[in-house]
Amino acid sequence: MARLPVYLRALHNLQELGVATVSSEELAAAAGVNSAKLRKDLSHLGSYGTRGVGYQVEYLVYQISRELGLTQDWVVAIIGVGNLGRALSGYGGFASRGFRVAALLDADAKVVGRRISGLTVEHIDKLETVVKDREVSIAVIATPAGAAQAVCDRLVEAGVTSILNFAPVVLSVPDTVEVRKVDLSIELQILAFHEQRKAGGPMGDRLVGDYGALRADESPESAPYVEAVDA
Amino acid sequence: MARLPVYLRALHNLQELGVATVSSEELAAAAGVNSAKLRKDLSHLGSYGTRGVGYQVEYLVYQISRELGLTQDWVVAIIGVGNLGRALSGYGGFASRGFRVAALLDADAKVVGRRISGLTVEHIDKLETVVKDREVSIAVIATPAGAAQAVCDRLVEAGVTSILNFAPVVLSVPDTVEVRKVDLSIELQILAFHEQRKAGGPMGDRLVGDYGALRADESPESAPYVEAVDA
DNA sequence: CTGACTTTGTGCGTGTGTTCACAAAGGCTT
DNA sequence: AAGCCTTTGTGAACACACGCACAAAGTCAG
Repeated sequence: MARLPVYLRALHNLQELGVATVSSEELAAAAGVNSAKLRKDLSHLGSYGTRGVGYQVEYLVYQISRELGLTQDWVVAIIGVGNLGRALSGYGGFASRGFRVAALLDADAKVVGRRISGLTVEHIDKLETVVKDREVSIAVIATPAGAAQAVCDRLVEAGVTSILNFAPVVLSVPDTVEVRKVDLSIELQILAFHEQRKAGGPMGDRLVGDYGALRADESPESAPYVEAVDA
Repeated sequence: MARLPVYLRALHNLQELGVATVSSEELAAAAGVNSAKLRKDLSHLGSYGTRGVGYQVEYLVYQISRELGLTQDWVVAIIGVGNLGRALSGYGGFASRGFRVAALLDADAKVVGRRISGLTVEHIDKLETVVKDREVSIAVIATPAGAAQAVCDRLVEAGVTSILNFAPVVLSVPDTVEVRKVDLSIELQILAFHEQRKAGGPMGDRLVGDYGALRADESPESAPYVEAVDA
């Protein structure tokens, strides 16, 4: 379940506030979900609350952490040290949750050798060696779109089975490999969609800008598609 | 529909390759979805293909762009100029799709006044002025978690109705406001979950680490929850 | 002009996720 | 010890998204 991490975060917050016990209603509110859904998720996971009281915060934190595999450390490699890669390498939310960034790789000779967030950037040629020697299990792809699939293939070949992809391409992988995708411009486009809806749908009239002529083969000058994750 | 941007990207790629016509089968493969789903999405959107031939790429690009509101420009403000905010401000994928970053705001006096990606960082105090004067419609929150809700409230108050939130908190907003959330550590946690599954479930035995003692009120030392989007 | 072939658009069965609502279960007060 | 009150866990209705499979529609060759 993709909601477990959200519950966990809410529980951690409660823990900091010194709360020992929480009802499904309260926790659901903090996590922004329906309370019945939360209870079902939690029961589905095997944890038990106490009727009439609620859930013990410590206990739940432990259970969810274990379910998510956060009781062990995961070794992460970041491929592509552009703006995004650098931001990720310095992101505090990783280390604090059991994710250890063990390598930064890049193809650009100008950044190889630089130290970033306590790590030295290594050349992409060493990908296979690094993955195997340091037992990398999760890789983060933060390369330009053009390089992503090739990098992905090498990662898979080297034995990586979980990939977090920031490049704006659909990666193809064997189905033994799990890929999650984060696409910043897609998020904005979805927002733009809703924003436009509020302003009265796609210009109200479906025929605005009558596109009939185009179907008869007069191509409009379309802005070329610029592919770039980061500089 | 959240898949439209993906289709659009695939179509742009085809356009660059000089492809004029595409079948639902091909486009679906490029977008990584089922062809029936793609056809249903497209029909639901009102666009028409030609039976026996497929879809005209130019036409579809135009239709989807219009549906998503990409035929107009959207003004974006980025709040919080840490590592992540800087990476976002330099992200090429925004400008190329009609998103214009018009302001960078931060509370830290040390970064206010610096020029980043062609923009001067302004103080968060000017939030209301900036939003109104430059007609910001979409805001990106890249602040530390602690500041996010306060910033969000001010944005909503100033009239912003679409927010992209990178801070690891559940923002509460009136339901006239659309919020999308991108949480990097949650993505990794989901990967870790699947990774662990492959390795044989949560340590196989549900009783490993027997937590019974804890229910009798002996708190284990739990790692404090560190909140930090970026440095 | 006719017929064979290709591809769209969609009706329908299926499965999954969400929510309501309530009985069972435990604590707390008197 | 008994009953009231709170809260969990879950059965059942609902909604929705998915994908198959096919008829309708259009192209193209002869």
